Parts: sequence; C-alpha cells; structure tokens
Amino acid sequence: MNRLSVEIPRLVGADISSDMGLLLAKLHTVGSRLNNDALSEFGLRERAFSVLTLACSGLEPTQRELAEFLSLNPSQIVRLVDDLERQGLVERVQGKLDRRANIIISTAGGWRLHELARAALSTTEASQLANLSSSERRQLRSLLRKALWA
Amino acid sequence: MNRLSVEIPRLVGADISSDMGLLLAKLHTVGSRLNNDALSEFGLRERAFSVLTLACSGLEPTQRELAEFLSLNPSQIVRLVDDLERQGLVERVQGKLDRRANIIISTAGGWRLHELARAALSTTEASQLANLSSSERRQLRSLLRKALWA
DNA sequence: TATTGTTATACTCTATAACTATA
DNA sequence: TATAGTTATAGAGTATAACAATA
Repeated sequence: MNRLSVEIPRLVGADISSDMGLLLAKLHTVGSRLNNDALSEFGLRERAFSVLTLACSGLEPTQRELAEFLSLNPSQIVRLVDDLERQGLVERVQGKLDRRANIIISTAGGWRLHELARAALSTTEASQLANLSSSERRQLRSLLRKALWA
Repeated sequence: MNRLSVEIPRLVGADISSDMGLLLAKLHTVGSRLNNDALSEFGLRERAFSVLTLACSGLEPTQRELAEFLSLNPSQIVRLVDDLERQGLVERVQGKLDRRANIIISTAGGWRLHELARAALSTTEASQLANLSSSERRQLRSLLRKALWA
C-alpha cells in the first residue's frame, strides 16, 4: 500500500482502468504518500510544501491568491500558514495597497528548508514516474498544465 | 472554488506550476468535486462509484483486490461495500476457493444505477478536460495508465 | 455592500492496530 | 504462521457559515 505496485493486478483489465477520475485519484494519492513520507523528516506535508514554495517564489502571494491557486479554501490556508509561521518558515506581512490582505513570504530558514525539501522530492517524483521516459514525463506535465490553465 | 478557474491566476508564473505533486493534486481534487457533485443525485461518491464499476465488471473482485487496485486500505473497502450493500447495489458472495474472501458483485439495481452514473460522469469529465483536444485526452489517459502499470 | 482573513464546526478521507475466521 | 475481512479509533483533508476589519 505504500508504493506503486510492481505487479500488474488482474483488475487492470476492467474498463475503469481508463477512467480519468480513477487514474488521477490513484496517481495522486500514491504520489502523496511518497511525498509526505519524504517530507516528514522536514516536518512538512505536501500542501505545506506548496505554500512554502509559493512563499519563496518572490511573487508575494496573498492568502487569497494561495487559496485560489492551490484550489483550497481560505480557512485551510489559515491553518497551513499558522503552522508554517509557528515553525518560523514564513511570515505574514500586511499588504501595502490592501491592509486586509496578508502577504506570505518565506524567512531565511524557510528558504533553506525549502531547498532541502525540494531536492528530496525530486527523487520521489522520479520513483513515482519510473515507468515513464523523461520525454513522457515532460509530456505529462505539459498536458496537466494545459488541462488546468489552457 | 467549485470549478476550474477560467482566468489564469498570477501565480501560474511560479516554478511550482510544473510541480507534479501540485498538478496531480489540483486536477484530482477539482475533478473530484465535479464528480462528487454529479454523483450526488445517485447517492454515490467518487470512490463508491469505482467500487460499483468493478462490481459490474464481471471480474468478480475480492475486497482485497479492490483495496490493492484502488490504492485504498482494506478497512476503507469494508465501509464502501457496507454502504453500497445497504443501498442494495452490490452483494458480498463468499469465495469458492477461499472462504475467507468476499467477492463483490453488482445487483441488477447496481447495474442500472451504474449506467446512469457513468453517463453523468462522462459529461463532467468533458468539462474537466475542456482545455484538451480529444487526442490530448487520449494521450493523457495513456500516460497516466503507463505511469501506474507500465 | 463586498472582500480578506479568521474561528468554529461538521463531515469525509486516510492510516493503524487489534481481533476473528479461515488458510 | 499468514491472510481476508472487520472494528475501533485517531489524525488529516475538505467545506460551510458567521464574524471583525477594511475596502
């Protein structure tokens, strides 16, 4: 249950093996397990890592933008930022134009941890997509991006 | 929050927009919302639909096989089958070779509901992947299958 | 009036360990 | 001893409504 199956199960013959919902669910949840395992030594989980990455991006995202971009709702962002802030990895900075908005930026420690975590994740991604060539991985990435943002 | 964004958000510029974990998480969770909305009129959710589909496949899956194939753990299958059984959609049949195993098969009512649900889902999938041509959708499906089962 | 972030809350999903009956 | 299914339980993820501060 903790890794991609090495044997091809009998049920792959079923029609549902081409069902987009199932394919995405399976690759996502299996990948999440690998990612969360890899991130656990850094005290992070998959979504916290995404928030940290955006806090490191230089784009100065507001919590609202994070919610929209990550397809999470605003109250989930509150919790994620609370935890990252408690760990000293990010800070809430009041927006200049709109004082209601919090801009989330990484601390120096956040940057350092992010680099380590990113490196660790690149190896889990390689194992998650071991069945694909590097050109197929690029193709997959490109199709997923296009599906989401045209 | 309930559909794919029509506008491309500012943060797409960030490196993380190519992060496989994020791409899969986002397309999966947004798709799940659409699927669960579409299935709600049938009293189903995404995973229950997957189990029902396999119960209708003629492959006579055991609960163990369902767990492995769907990347869920056995106790989750118990709950899903309990609910489907309570709705009269599937039955547990004791395995002939191994009396410990339960084979999950669809009832006539399960078959009928499955057909209706499947038709409803095909339209949500179309809207989820509206940005892709039909050849790109086939390509995506094929890459996801290959990633999972070589 | 509308929006940003927050809190409280409920529900769903995921994971684990302990148990039973069979193998 | 090991495996299939079950139960109980805890923790993580998701969704909603109501509220304060600001627009």
